[in-house]
Amino acid sequence: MRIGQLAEATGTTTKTLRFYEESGLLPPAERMASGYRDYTDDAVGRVGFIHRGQAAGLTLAQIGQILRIREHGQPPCSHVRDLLGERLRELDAQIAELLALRETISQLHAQAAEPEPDTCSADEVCRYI
Amino acid sequence: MRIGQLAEATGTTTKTLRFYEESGLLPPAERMASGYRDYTDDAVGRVGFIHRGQAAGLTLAQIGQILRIREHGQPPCSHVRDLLGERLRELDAQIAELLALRETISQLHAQAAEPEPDTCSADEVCRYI
DNA sequence: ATGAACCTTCCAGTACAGTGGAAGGTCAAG
DNA sequence: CTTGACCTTCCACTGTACTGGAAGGTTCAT
Repeated sequence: MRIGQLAEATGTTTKTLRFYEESGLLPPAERMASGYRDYTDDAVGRVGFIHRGQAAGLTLAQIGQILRIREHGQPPCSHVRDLLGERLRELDAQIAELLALRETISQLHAQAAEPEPDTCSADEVCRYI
Repeated sequence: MRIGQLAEATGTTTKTLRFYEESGLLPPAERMASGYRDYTDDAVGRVGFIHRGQAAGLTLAQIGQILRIREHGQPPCSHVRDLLGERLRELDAQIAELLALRETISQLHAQAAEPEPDTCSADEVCRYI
């Protein structure tokens, strides 16, 4: 399977696949006589795993960690568990932060909804911020 | 006031202040005979405004827009109102996305909390993702 | 034999908000 | 007079996940 076919099968681009190889997420592909990359079918699963990892909010670096553990023959389960737990805590913090920010901005926005003030003092940039 | 003093007064670094100047967020400072930047007191307020804008989740580019409108003598109020409204919509979308992601990851994590499976099929990377 | 579609490598750039460091100039204290 | 703290410019780099393009090689159909 050539790189364009793998790209189509996984819904990505050839650029991205080469980038994944360079980043160590995909093992260097075998080459045909022509020099073209020659992928086996399980590359599809591997790319699918990368996409599912991304959908779970993991970074490519974290996905690469899991993949490398797997390559060393160990089941990465407990590592995955840890990563997911960590990601969950990050998400909670991030959501809390955004909710607080939403509150702040919502108030600023409500104030700014008042009619244009005829006095906007020159020594401040904008009274709403 | 030299750049180091302004940096201290505003809780930032000289590097960042020069970067703001280069980005058009701060007007080019007057220079002393030595070539050192010489800031007036209102620079403190201006940097404060930049920081408040950032705290409101605006990008430096957006803050720069407001600042430039202000410089043209117009009150930026209605523009600020629009920006805040836009930011509010973005935030709502972002929060909704993160909550959905949290749901997904929470489920994956719960599955991964089960004891290490003794069969982890070799043709998949990790059953949890 | 020629054109299209595919592949190769390499270099560079995107957005964002800075940060790091080198090489050199200025100023006040000791 | 020298030391140290401060300032100047300029260039390059950080992290993230790609994306764009140039210059050239391969394969297949016409």
